[in-house]
Amino acid sequence: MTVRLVVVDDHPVVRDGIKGMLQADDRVEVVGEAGDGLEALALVDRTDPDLVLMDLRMPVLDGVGAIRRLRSRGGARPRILVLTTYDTDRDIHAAVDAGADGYLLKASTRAELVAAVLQAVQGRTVLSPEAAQALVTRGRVEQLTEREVDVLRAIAAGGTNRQVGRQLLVSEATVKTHLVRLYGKLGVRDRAAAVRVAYERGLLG
Amino acid sequence: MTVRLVVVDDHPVVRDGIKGMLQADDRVEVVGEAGDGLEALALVDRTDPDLVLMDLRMPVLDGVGAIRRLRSRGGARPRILVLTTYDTDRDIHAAVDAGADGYLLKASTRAELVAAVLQAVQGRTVLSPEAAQALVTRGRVEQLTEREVDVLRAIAAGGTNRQVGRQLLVSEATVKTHLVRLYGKLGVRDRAAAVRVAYERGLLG
DNA sequence: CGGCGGGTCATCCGATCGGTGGACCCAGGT
DNA sequence: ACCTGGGTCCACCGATCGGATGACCCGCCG
Repeated sequence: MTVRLVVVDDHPVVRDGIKGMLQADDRVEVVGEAGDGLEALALVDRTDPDLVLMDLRMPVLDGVGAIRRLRSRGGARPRILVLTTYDTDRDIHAAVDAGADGYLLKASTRAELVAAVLQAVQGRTVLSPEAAQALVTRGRVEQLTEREVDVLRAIAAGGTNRQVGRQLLVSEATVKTHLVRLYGKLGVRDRAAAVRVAYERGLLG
Repeated sequence: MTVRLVVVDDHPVVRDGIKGMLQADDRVEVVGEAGDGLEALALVDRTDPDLVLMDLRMPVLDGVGAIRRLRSRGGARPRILVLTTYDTDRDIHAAVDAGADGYLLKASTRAELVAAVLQAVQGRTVLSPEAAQALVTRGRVEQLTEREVDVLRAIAAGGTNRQVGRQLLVSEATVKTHLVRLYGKLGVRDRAAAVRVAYERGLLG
């Protein structure tokens, strides 16, 4: 059940960095790399990967163009995650319009990268603008606060908001506040996904 | 962050079996074993483990007695999980009364065993009567069907029932049916807890 | 001192969930 | 031939969730 993916970026250094981060996790396997959009298309044909990590600015055929070409095909389509340097990059929107399943900042940590890949493969759009924003504004912004982890843990144990509130000695309203905040940080929209992301990132178990 | 534990059972074969299952996981380390309650007490003194896996029927000093003696001490107390053959064993209740943190069936799978150990160390009481019941009623009753796993995975990815239905090409009603069933099997009442249990047992990630 | 982040609480509302009770079909085992 | 288990589907309902918004308090930092 390893995720087979290809890395597309015109900078070998970046490709190596990404590969290094991913290869350390045995749930992910890098099965190829390409230096521009056209190479990417051929590579996808050849390797039939589960997912493509694609840079936007590339010679010959840029990311958006490559994504469009990949999407316009029939047959099995790999998931596509865009690699960007800044989330202010407005090409991102064009990429998402073209059919990307989400985007990643090159400054992502290994754990974030792996989590994003795993999520994308399961059909989730990863790294919402807010989450990416949080990653950029970094410091430890994407880190959950102690209280948020408390809430998350209690939710994972199957408590309703009300029960969690009683357990943590706060009101249900407070629990909900913590939840919406941690949803934003984790890039999810519901408790089940939050629990999953928490496990993927090692925040719990 | 490995869990240091000792195995207490009067049958060397059982001890070996347990050890074998646990040693395969690098989050767990078996730091000692004992053949009866008194040996166990000395062993705990010597090794200061995080957790004790304790059989009940043993010569010299039985499990309940040993648990009682362990609990009546000051200082750092290891977690204690009782090992039983049947969950109908009524000594279980005495053991829990004496201070055990949960109990395990010797028929547990490796994944269940590891999950239980990890949970217990985190302060959770593991294997509720219902869960154990499910394990005993076995056959493969506690096993999720392929379809249920599909649903669970999609739910973990953050999908609503409707979205999951679309993804799996079935109706929302079907998704709900699978959910209620897998809730029953996992001993939970909502999707968030289901995702957690799935991770704890290694069904997902 | 003023701002900011973390924690707390509240209200409103539509969307979704979980529970219940059936129902049908098909494959495999008895 | 019968039955069981897995998969699929339906309807109805109260409970709960998630989203949006606004507010107060406290401690830390510049």
